[in-house]
Formats: sequence, structure tokens, C-alpha cells
Amino acid sequence: MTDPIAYLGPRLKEIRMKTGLSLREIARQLEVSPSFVSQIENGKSQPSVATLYALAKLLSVPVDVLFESAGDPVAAPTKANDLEVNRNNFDHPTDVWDSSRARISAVNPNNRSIITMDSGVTWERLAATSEESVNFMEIVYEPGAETNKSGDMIFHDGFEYGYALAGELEVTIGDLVLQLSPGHSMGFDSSIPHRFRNTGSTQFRGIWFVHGHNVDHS
Amino acid sequence: MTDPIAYLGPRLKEIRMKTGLSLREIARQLEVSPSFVSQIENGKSQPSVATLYALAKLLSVPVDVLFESAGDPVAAPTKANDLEVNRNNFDHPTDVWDSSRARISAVNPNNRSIITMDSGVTWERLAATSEESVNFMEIVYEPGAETNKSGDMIFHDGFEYGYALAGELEVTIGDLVLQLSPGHSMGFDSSIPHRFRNTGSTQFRGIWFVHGHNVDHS
DNA sequence: GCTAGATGTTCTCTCCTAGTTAACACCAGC
DNA sequence: GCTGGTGTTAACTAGGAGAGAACATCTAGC
Repeated sequence: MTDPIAYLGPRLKEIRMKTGLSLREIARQLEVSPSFVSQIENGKSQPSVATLYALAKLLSVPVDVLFESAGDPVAAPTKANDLEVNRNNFDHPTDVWDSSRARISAVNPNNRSIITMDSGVTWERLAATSEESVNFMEIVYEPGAETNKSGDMIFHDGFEYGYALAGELEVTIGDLVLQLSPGHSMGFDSSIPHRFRNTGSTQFRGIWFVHGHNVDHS
Repeated sequence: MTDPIAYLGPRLKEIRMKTGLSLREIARQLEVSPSFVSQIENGKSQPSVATLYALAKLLSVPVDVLFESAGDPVAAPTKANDLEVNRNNFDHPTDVWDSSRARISAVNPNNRSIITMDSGVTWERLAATSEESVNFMEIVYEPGAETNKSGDMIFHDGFEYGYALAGELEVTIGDLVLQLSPGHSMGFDSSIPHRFRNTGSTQFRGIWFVHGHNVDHS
């Protein structure tokens, strides 16, 4: 069995990264030297219980998660890393917001980050956590608006989930066409070409969740 | 605030007592000297992280409960080793539904899979895609209902996102307590201990999205 | 280009403390 | 009385928790 204590360092680093805090900032708040934090993260030294506890508290994480084996031994594949498909041209709602992200994010409706598309489509961010490639948002389609003014279908990595709050939305996924009415919901593999269109005469609003495959990455 | 580390010793003793194990027996299994265990229990010395972890493991208790100020119900097993960590009772909404999952999933409100918890909490599945460790659902908290009847906070791998449709929900995440009203939304790293509670007099309903770290796996 | 400020890392060194051994006092049952 | 169990405390030591300084990168600004 693999010693969980051996993973403590990497695990700490992983969690610290998510918080966006620098090693030196941690050291400052913990009142220890930066070098020591580095030594801990690299497994060259071990903290005392007091330091361990303070560390967990600082990262607002139960002590136990520090012992969990960090994710998967994601031995980075040497090859597949360099480039993805040319999905850059597609504008899909991943990582398009500003950079403010945290481990806990609460948003009230009057204070959302909003992105307005030229095509009568609006995304309002509902939460900005430290997860990348993840978007939780309210989407608004004005009457006549559609995903792509060109009418083309789009596809991208990951999955997409939606819940209709108000109005009607015509959802096309692959061959499937369905009408989303308030209370209806759906989810699909977004590598299937898809398109949304508000064919009705009233505004459509829905709760949307979109994420890529690699929800977290080192 | 009183230092939780000061309570570590007494806490250990308390838990050990419940297991019926002698101090010397602990020392034997831990492969340390009995005197040292005594010193730890009396706060005259502190264990290293390794010893602390081994200790928690031996008592089959999460490390965190060693820091709790004594008095809380520990649910310690009567004999060591016959029970696992009492974290198992935590049910969190991942992979609890039936197996029907597809690449495209559309659900209308009258035809949802529903899980009713004993505590007045209901989950209604909004989509069932082929993704594992992912749940998109409408959650309902009746007045007075809470995540855990015991009042304990829960934590698990992954992230959690919510949008309030109706009613009020008291959300506790780590130290943070916030009131979720209709239109409000939030997201957080679910490894931070959290708890939800409907403190109001009306039913709470919200759109929830929960996923583990490993969103897809081959 | 240079500087000034961040970032994380890797040395070397010191002092503290985790953990030891010993002897201690208390019980049971034989 | 012994012999086995229990927990406690003193004196000691070896090892590692943690500091300090110098290191190599970066990025931003002049």
C-alpha cells in the first residue's frame, strides 16, 4: 500500500494551487519560512501537527483530504499534450470570463458577470470557482436569437446541461430536435454537433452548465 | 478560540477508552513506546504527522475528529478495526440513481427519477448522460430539512454548484454562512465541509450540479 | 537593455522535540 | 510473596522541524 503521508506534499501543493495563493503568501500567514513550505510540498520535510492543522485551516480543508492520494497519478503523456483540435474558432462558454475565481463563489442576481453576444445571446455567470473549463451560468436567448448567426452547429469537448426557466428554446443535438419548455431539462455529450434557437416570441432563460473533459489539471 | 491541538491528547484518550484498548496495546501496534503514548494523551508531547495518521487509522477514525473539542459524538467502534471510518454514512448525490444513461438525455418535469431522503430532502434527476460521477438535479428541501440529520458537515471530492429557484436555504461552507434566495447562485469546492438547511417556513427548490474530480474515465 | 519585484528551490546549519529507556506506583489474581 | 497487567514521569538522545541565505526564473516598468 502506498503511504498516504508521502502524498501529503504534492496534495498540499495541488490544493494551494487551486486557491491561487503563492507559497510565500502561505508562509507569511502561517508564520513560517517560505523555504519550509517548499520543503513540505516537495516531501523534503514534514510539518508538525500544529503546522499541519494550521495549514488545513488556512486552505479551509479538512485535514483528512490532505492524506487522500492526489487525484490520479497523472503521469503526463509525453505526446498528446501539445495541441488540441482546432476548436479555438468555436466560441463556446468555457473560460471566457474574467479571471476572478475562488474556492467558494456566491453570486447574487444583481451582481453577475455578463457577456453579451452580438446575436442576442447573453451569458450570466452564476459562480466562479477555481475549476477551469467549467461554467455555471444563466443563459438568455432573445426571440430569434441562436447559438450561431451562421446557423452552423457547434461541437466541443465535454458535456453540457441545461434547465429551462422561462420561454421556449429549440434545441438541436445531432439529429434530435426538441423543444425546451420551463421545467424541462437535458444534458448531452457536447462533442455531438448542436445548436440552440429561440423560435418563440418571448425571451428564453435557462440555467446552463458546461464543462470540458479535464475538469482539473495540474 | 481555544487551540484544538491542546485537546488532541485528551481527545485521543477519550476515543481510545471507547475502543477498550489499553495504552500499551496501542503502543504495541503503533510500534512506539507506551510512555510516549501516555505523553501524547497527557499533552506532554506531540506526535509527528506519521504517528498521528497511524493513530487515527488504528482507531478507525478520521484525523479531523482528533481535533474536535471533546464532547461530540464520535460514533467510535466498540472494538478497534471492526469498523471503517464513520464517513461512510454520508450520502452525497453521486451515482445514486438507476443505471439508465445516454449520450443525450432530455427529461420533462413529469417524468423525473426521484430519490426521497428520510430527512425531507428530495433529488430529482434532470439529466442522465453517460458521464459518471456527475449529477444534474433539482433538489427540494422541505421546511426544517437539512443535509444531515446529525447536523454534521459533509465533504467529498469534486465541486458543487447551485441555483435557487424558490424558498430560502441556509448554506454553510467552511466558516462561511450564506442565505440562498431565489435567483442567487453559488459554487464551491466540495472538499470544504458544507451543510444545507432550510430554516424557512416554505419549501426550497434549486437547480444543483455536483460532480467528482474524475469526470470521465476510460 | 537594466532594474525591481514577484515567484519557487536548494543548500547548510541549529535548536527543539519526538520518541527512547528506565524506574516509578498502582491494581488484579495466584 | 510474586507475576502479570495497567498508566505515569523523569532523564536522555538522535533526528528532523524549521530558519536563513543565496539561488534561478519569470514578469512589469523604465
